[in-house]
Amino acid sequence: MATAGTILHADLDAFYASVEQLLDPSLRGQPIAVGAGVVLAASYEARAFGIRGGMSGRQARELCPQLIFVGGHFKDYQRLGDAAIGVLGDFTPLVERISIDEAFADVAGCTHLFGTPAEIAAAIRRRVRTELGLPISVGVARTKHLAKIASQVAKPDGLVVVDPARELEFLHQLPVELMWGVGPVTKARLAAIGVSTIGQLAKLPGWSLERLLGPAAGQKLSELAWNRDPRQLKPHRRARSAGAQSAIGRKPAAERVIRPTLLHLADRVATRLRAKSRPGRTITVRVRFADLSSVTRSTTLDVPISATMILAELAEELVRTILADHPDEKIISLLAISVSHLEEHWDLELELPFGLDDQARRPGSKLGLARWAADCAIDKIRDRFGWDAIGYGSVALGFSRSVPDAFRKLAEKDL
DNA sequence: TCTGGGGTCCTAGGACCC
DNA sequence: TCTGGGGTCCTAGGACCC
Repeated sequence: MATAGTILHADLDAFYASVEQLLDPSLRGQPIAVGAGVVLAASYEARAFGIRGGMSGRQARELCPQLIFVGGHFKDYQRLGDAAIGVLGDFTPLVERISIDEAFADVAGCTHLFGTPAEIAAAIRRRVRTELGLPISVGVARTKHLAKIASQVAKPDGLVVVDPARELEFLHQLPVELMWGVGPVTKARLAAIGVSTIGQLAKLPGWSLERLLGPAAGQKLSELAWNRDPRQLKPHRRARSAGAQSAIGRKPAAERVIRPTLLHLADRVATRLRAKSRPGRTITVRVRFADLSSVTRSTTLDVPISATMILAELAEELVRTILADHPDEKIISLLAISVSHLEEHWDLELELPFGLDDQARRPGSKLGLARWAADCAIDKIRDRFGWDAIGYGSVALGFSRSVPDAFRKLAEKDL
């Protein structure tokens, strides 16, 4: 008998929608969508009508007129997501959390305590159901990729254990889009050469896959199709970038729109960087125009930064270069800031000299010292009284934000 | 009927160095 | 002076994931 797989992939089903149905029993069995202008999550009853995440509210209503939109209980999402992943942690410390509602676990070291991987998976599902009231699907296999696919196959509210002796049999019958890394574009490219299942993909010669998808993607997909997945669990992965964006509808590409929006975005990003002492060297901005096409500009500094005003000013310069390069674009629909090349550990006071250099470079700007002191003061006030107690006019933005800040926080990775 | 927000990784070209 | 090759970093864009 082959060695049993010990990798679990656990994934809460239709997570936000399930939480809403848990909190309000009258919503159970109903097609519901979390969100308003856009569908952030849809219950399985809603999915039966073809409703998917990311869909506009109007489009969703057309597909399902009786669809119920519900507001977000963000605190409960965070609490219940943490609690569910915490159940995995009761079995093994080897847990890699992927998002608020999804994680891998390796139970190789705890089977003598809790039974076979399949028994552990069943116990996890039972506990999440009885203690939290939520459905969770689990896949069990020898590799991360196969465990992840197994949990997708198990949905909704199921358990799939892949027998190591029948891995390829299981894998090769499935459609290519279940593979990690195959999205709409790759699926279409494969379909164009008559490939729709993982088995068909596996039989392609390596060179043809690499020619179709590029060397890295081609090789990776080939490995995954033969279930040669070398990835290990990484319990504590550090983030490589941090960013924020805001869809602003259709607004003129004018300073009165751009400046306050960038200041708000810079405030969100820089505060997170300072909280974890992880300033970054590369600043990237993105501008999306009226037709939804977008352009990015980035700059890499010699010294990492995390000061709100410095980030905001650098971002504004980059946005100005974009607009100068696209003089015909008068309307913008989204602005984004991202900071990468993050330092591992950094004494934030070392940032001070950069502020002063910056001052010398641009005479009109405020003194670096004053900015640093202002950031410190704001961070402290927020620590005591909460985010909205003070800030760079985030509440004074002249237009409503499409998504509440509380929801954004759910998607943020730990820095 | 134009689609929210936070991320990761890859590619291709160019600059620069040895 | 011309030519070649390898390595690293940066930039812009794109595909994909949750």
